[in-house]
Amino acid sequence: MLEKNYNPKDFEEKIYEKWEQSGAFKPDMRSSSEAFSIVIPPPNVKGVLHMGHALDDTLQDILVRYNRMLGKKVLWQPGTDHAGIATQMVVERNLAKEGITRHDLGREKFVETVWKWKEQSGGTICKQLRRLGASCDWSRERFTMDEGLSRAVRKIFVNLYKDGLIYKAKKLVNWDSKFMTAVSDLEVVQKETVGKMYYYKYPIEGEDGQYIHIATTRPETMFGDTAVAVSKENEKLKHLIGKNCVIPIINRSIPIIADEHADPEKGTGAVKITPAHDFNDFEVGKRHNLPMINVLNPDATLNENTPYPGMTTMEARAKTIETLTEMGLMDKIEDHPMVIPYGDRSGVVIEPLMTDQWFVDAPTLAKEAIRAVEDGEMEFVPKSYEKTYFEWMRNIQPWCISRQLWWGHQMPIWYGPDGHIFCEENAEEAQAAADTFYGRREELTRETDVLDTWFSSGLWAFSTLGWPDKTEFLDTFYPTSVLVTGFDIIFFWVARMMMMSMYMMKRVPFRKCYIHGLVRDEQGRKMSKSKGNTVDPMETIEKYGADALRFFMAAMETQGRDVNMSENRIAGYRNFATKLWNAARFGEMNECRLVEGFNETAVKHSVNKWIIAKVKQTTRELTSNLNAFRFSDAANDVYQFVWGSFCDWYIEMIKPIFYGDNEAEKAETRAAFAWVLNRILIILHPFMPFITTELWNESGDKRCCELIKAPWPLNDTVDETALNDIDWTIELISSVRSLRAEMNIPASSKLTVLLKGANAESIGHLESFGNIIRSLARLEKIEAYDGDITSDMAQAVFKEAVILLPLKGVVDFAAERERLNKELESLNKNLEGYARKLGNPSFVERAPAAVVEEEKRRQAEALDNKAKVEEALARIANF
RNA sequence: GGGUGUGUAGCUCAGCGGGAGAGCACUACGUUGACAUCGUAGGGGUCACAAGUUCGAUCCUUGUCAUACCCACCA
Repeated sequence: MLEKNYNPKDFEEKIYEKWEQSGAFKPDMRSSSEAFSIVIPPPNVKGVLHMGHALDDTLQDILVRYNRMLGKKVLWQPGTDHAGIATQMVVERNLAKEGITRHDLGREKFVETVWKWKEQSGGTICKQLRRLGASCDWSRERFTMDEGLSRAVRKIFVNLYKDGLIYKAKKLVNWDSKFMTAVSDLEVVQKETVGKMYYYKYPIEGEDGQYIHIATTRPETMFGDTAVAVSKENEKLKHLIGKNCVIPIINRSIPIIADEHADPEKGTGAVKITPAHDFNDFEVGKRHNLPMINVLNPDATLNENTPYPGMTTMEARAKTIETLTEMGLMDKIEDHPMVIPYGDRSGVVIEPLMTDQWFVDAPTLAKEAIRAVEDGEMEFVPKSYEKTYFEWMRNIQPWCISRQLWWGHQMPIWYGPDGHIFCEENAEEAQAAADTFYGRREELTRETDVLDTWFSSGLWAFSTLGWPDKTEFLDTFYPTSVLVTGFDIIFFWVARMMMMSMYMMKRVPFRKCYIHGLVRDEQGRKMSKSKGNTVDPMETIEKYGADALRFFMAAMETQGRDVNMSENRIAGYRNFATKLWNAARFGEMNECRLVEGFNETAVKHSVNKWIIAKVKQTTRELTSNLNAFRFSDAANDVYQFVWGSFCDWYIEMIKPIFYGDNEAEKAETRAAFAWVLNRILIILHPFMPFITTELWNESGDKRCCELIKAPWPLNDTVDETALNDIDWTIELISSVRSLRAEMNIPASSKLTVLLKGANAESIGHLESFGNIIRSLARLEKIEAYDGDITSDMAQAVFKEAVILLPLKGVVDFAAERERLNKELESLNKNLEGYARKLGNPSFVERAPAAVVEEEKRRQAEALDNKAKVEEALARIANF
């Protein structure tokens, strides 16, 4: 027996445990059916589930469960990411509470601490995914730093290196002075700020009283200047080209050079060149072979090359300005809106810094990654994201992959005493290579840098399946079927996976890439901890159940649009689950049980025929929507059917059968009800796996895991006639109800209704469905009528006929008149439209015949109705 | 500066070259034995604006305005 109330907390967790224990999420490797696979975008191992995951993983779970029911061999590969900087940051912060830095511990101890900490608290998010209902094969859970994946990282690194696609270079890189590491371009966020523009002047060498005026936002970098550039086109300043000027304070002489980088329109037209601290200046420096002088320490304080070693940039800036002012060299200081780069994790200003770093030759790898999308080997859904992808891939820069961190994959690079590089998969092989190279045993030292987190994530699609080993899973499930992820990591992850996979596997990592938006708050603002507008999915699940949250995500997911959180709406979907729960209870109370051998195509009663046709129609639409990743349409298909058709109409319509005494009809209806409910459980299961399973178990002592692989109904044929019959009845009932309400007739009073002018078909319907109509429209009697329309009858036009409602006693003629006039008004408005259209010769000539016919039919119908309404008005004119 | 979205009911949003939709909110009424986490009925929109294409535009094109995001750069 089902509980009186739907209470998801009673069963959701229990059901999940059973699923997992039974191995229901594991693919059946013996089966010969088609494979379907998804790799989960690995959440940070330290992370907790947020609404973004809830959306992403719900969509994946829907696809996974749906495909499992289609009979495919399905793998949803789970796992977590070591998230280099983010994790190291958290652990360092914890250590800081005890007053310890990572340097106190040393590298080895620190990494050990992170591992320990990962073991302790790393499982949270996976538990939460289970709570959401994610049907991952947890027996295959992977971690980007586990042994197998680390081996994959080393192997592909060595391959890339030996192919010349990974190289070391001294370049200007984005330097994060908090973590003291290089970061990639993508990890830098630009923020608008109002800063200052400082105008001052450098004396021209050998020409007393002559100056060159420059403007800069960063005066403290002047100690690293190695030139001042002026445009050749600059009429006012070009005479200075070739002369030297002197950097004040340090009195170093630098050349004034000609370079197009100096825009005569900007600043003073002369620009100081600091190649070691500015990306543009770096390029200028290369063009002119200028020296590069680094003026910063790794922690972004000034170094020995400046007069202010140890000062922060801000302190040094103030000091520099003060000194320049004292020297009489300052021109002016202006407010200046500017964009400043910050580290997206650290939040500190990113300094361009000259350092030795390792790079992946992304421009080369991008070629195949671009081609694969151009050739349709991988498709974006929605397709428009292709553009974003191409745009970025075609302008891609070398990818800086080295990080001066401790938590991550240490690069498989060893240096000989002379600095020679040996890149091998492990120390032994490196040593062997060195032995051969030097002809004697030399001590090697390993590169201390680790790899960018996204390097190992880039391998995720094949490393998790066992690569570099040749495994059955790799054979079966690679390339994966679809990747589901947010647009925010197209560059970080999707692009890198494409490059790495095309390079190593020569095949795409996934055939499709479904991109969804962000989950925002109710007002459409981005959720963030600092704004305090985050909603914890676990709390939502606690309150409304996982099924309600999942259904919400599916129903709100329309392609190319963000999802706005709405607690109201989630409550609404909880109500939907309640509705279904109660419908199932109704079935239970009326002894509706699945009947073995029940042939749904052989039912006799129109209402049963109708609901069966309806559920088949719904299934067909739902299937096509799921195949096209139209999640909201798919969700609405089931929602509309369950609430709008099954509960609102079918259940109400079969009540007279259940409370009547036709046993044959009763038996058929019980079986049909059970069959349809069963069908609902199947098609709703991908969206609401918990309640469907709970009801499935109740409705026939099924085993818990059977529903997971219940065959998805395909190839249904829909009985259109059955649809039409009951649709007629529904319309009639609605019209009567409407008429009653408009005439202010109390619901409790049972009336007689007459149908005048009904054709044979309608009269047939009246006979067949009289019971249902009386029951649902609260009537004593409804019958065809041939007599006159008298003044005490309220009337409403219904198709070819008129519904007559004889009102005994006081008739509210004012209300009646008002209602009829309203109807007349609307008819006249429509008629005007039809007349205008049909009166237009080019419409009749050029519009498709079917459209014209339809227009004529509507016109005729409206005219007919108008006549009826006018008659009615005339009849009551004198009352 | 380059690019991509979005402007439809009070709110959040579907839809789409031929009769304006859903959920929530709102109003009225609550009759039956699944459900008040409910039922029935109802009100409410120049589909941002302008021009164009078309027999016909909420839908296609162009422009304008508003708004959101992405990329690049700003001495």
